[in-house]
Amino acid sequence: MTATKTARERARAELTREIKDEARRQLAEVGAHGLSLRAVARELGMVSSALYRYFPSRDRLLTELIIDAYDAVGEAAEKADPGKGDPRTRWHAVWQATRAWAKAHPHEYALIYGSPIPGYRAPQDTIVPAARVAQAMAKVLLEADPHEPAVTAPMSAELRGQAESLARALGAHAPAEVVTRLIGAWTQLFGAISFELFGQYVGSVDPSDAYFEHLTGQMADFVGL
Amino acid sequence: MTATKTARERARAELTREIKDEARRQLAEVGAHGLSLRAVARELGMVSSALYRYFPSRDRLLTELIIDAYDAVGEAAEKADPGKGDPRTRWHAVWQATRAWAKAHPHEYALIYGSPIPGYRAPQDTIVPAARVAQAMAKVLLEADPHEPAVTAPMSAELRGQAESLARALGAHAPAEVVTRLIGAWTQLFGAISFELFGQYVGSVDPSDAYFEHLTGQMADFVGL
DNA sequence: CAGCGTCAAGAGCAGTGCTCTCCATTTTGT
DNA sequence: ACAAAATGGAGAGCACTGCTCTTGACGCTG
Repeated sequence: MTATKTARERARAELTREIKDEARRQLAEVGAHGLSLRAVARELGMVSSALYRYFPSRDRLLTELIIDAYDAVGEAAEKADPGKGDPRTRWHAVWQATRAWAKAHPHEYALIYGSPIPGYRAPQDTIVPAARVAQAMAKVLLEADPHEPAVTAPMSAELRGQAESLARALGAHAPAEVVTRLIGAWTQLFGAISFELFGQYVGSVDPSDAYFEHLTGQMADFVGL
Repeated sequence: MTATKTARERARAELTREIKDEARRQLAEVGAHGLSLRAVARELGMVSSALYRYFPSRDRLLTELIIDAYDAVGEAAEKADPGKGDPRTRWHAVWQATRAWAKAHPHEYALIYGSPIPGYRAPQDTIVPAARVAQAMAKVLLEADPHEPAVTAPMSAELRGQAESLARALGAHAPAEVVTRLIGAWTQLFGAISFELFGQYVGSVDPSDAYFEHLTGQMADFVGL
């Protein structure tokens, strides 16, 4: 009830945090595939079974780490946006920050944008934090009232409906053409980061800094910035 | 020596194929994470240790499956291209075929375009078959002599060099601007498929057929088709 | 202070990848 | 044609995993 919890609750909260921290540390070393509950417990000086008082399963621990990772990359993107000034500069900042976070936390990135690890679950808890980067991009774009793209292909009624309901969800009424292009840019951002981190650019654009830079500008054009 | 191998060699080749087939079958059911050598051996009526006469490790088996998957999706893309006719129609066919293969073999797709599973290896054997889809796209584009994009951002010397050497590798001399846009389209294709298969589009563009259709056309514009 | 809920610990189960030894069979060289 | 060499299957076994269940101790609360 009150702000000061019982000793037990505080201990529990702290241990939960320590477990996640240690798991994150091991994740960075051995990847999601090699994350072992027993090893985490061992490192914390406890027995593996005790860990199940805090996380009912290994998958659940991973899910928590997934949510945290979405929030971390989302926060990185949001903080990078100065919030005012030249829209293209802001766009650039968001893209660079997202890529920088991914390169600094490759295993956490793989956890959220790689293949879904457990039994194909995309837990409901993840869809809100997962949208933060996209929302940061949308904020930059919509505050700059983009010009309509020169060439606009016809759009099916179904897609137009999806785009409009998505615009409503973002709390801004933007033309469907702009929304779909934003989705394209969002896809492109993570597609390029994934390709870079997962080794698909090896042999073509490697290192990828110059290309990513170029791509950032191209996609700013694409969305009408 | 001769075309007819010894009985042992034929048996070995056949068993190797059977092992891969069974592994692929299990892959489709339980995913890469759950693929078990013992289960494969069990299903084939042999003992797990015998399997190691054919594949030195689980990772090596997975690598073979990865190469096969690259070839399969590459072949799907190549076969979809009629080889002549309207370039945008050809472009469309390649994109649709690639997506269709991915949706039909989600676990195999995750194997090659998801997070690298083992210890971060991108085995050298994979980079040639990995390029087949990109090459199919390049073929369509370069045979249609695309018009230079209207707006061309300046390009760093490093990127221009990468693009030109890549054009050489493709056996065609295309302007660097076209090559970088092709890389963008290639990235976008697999970025969108990954987002769809890995659940990132849930809540925004889901189902994704209409959007993918739209995107295909947008990216055809993007590369100058 | 008694009783209830919480939690660490340990043993144990079923499963994994992988190695090693042993043996039968097949291939090969003389 | 026969012995030597290679191959490949079977089985036992190691070290590890996620997870469950029971036991006993501790802290919180009525």
